[in-house]
Amino acid sequence: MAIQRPKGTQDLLPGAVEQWQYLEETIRSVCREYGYEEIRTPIFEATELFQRGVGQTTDIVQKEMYTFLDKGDRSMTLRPEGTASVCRAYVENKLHGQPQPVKLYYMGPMFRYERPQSGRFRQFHQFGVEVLGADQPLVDAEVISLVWNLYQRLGLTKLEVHVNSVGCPVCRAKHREQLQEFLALRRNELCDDCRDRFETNPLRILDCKNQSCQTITKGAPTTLDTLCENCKTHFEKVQDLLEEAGVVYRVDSRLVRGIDYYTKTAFEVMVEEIGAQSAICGGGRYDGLVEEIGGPPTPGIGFAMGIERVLTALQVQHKLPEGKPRLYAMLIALGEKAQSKGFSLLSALRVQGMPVSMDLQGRNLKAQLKAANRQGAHYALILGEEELERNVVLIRDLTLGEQTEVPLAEAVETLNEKYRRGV
RNA sequence: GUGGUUGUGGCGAAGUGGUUAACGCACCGGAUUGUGGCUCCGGCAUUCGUGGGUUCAAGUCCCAUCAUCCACCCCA
Repeated sequence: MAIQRPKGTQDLLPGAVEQWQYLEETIRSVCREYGYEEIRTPIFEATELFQRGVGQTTDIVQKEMYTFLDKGDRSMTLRPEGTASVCRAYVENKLHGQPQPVKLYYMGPMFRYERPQSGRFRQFHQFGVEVLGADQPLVDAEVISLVWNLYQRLGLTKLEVHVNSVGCPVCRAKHREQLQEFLALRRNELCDDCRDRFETNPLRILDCKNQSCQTITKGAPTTLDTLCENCKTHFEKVQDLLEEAGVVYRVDSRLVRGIDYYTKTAFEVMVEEIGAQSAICGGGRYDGLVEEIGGPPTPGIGFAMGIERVLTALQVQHKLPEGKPRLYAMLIALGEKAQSKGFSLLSALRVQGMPVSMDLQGRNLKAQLKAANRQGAHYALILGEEELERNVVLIRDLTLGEQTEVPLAEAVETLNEKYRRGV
């Protein structure tokens, strides 16, 4: 049996790649406009980075990492997300010595050992942004507005931006306590999953999809109820600024993020229509993370966006540009001599920046014309024995079905002139 | 990790126990010697994910296995 690609991975064939490039280019230009610079970190890191950064108790660390021992017996892990690496790089390269804040973005593959489903892969791709070294609400708002504007630029509609504050470690502990207290009496009525969550992550019970759990949690204290003064004013300011920026959002006090490092602002963007995994972007503030992985106390905020999910959203909303690159001209050479002569004509045209091609299999005239037509070539340049003898080439306009004869020596100039005029 | 779905040529898709496995698209070739897009003609699965089993007979039934897709969980 032939070898197949690993479960949960994809081959991106021509046709799909153009769509990726379009998305990537749009992302890059928005980042440029916001003053963010790209960072590229290794695709694998010391396992400990993620254990400490993402959090020992998270599903990601407990059951989803691609971890292996290298030949020197070091435990390595294929990165499951990007934030920990960026923070590590910030510390390791002493970026705290540069003017703060440092505004970075990254794009690339991430790896998580999960059961694939729609919108979920084992190798998937994220675009993410991280701002290190500033704790002002203005930063939170800028980051969210970047996401918003990117989606506007792409033409996405029916977006839901959810914003919440999970507070600092102090308010969070307080909330957890109050929530457990609230739920304690009706603990046995919760669904199986939620009974587990009661201990591990009671916050998650708040956004359980189970109908009965939802009624039980009605009136439960939310993270917003227990915010300290500082966190509260921070969150209010963020909201004011989002209004300023024209971001359409909704406060969702039940929004919970699944990674340990989040503090204060948390947000998520969802689109229906792309299946159960509807979050196309998730992020928030993580003021304790840099210190957690051994750096100086440094506030940070960022988000990650699933490229595959954004692409399917664009697909279902028909917002992807049409676009296979078209050939300008196809050289049709008949016979070996014509092939060599034509080959040199081709390179002369390519130097001018024209997308041109030729048959590489020595097929007959008819087959070559057919191929030229299929590839959407505007012109066919016919060069056979007869033309060769007379030192000319036929320029056939495939849309009009007309052809003219020009001296070989003038072919480049003639075509270049047409190409510049866009005909 | 749990539950369900599907698995026939490059793609889409008939076929629900009985001789040589429809059809469409794509692809390749041809319709007077060197002119495409339309049309016509021809070619293109010794084989039905894989391995077993039942049967006189299996793509069609049974078991196993692999893969796929979807959902839960979790996340982007």
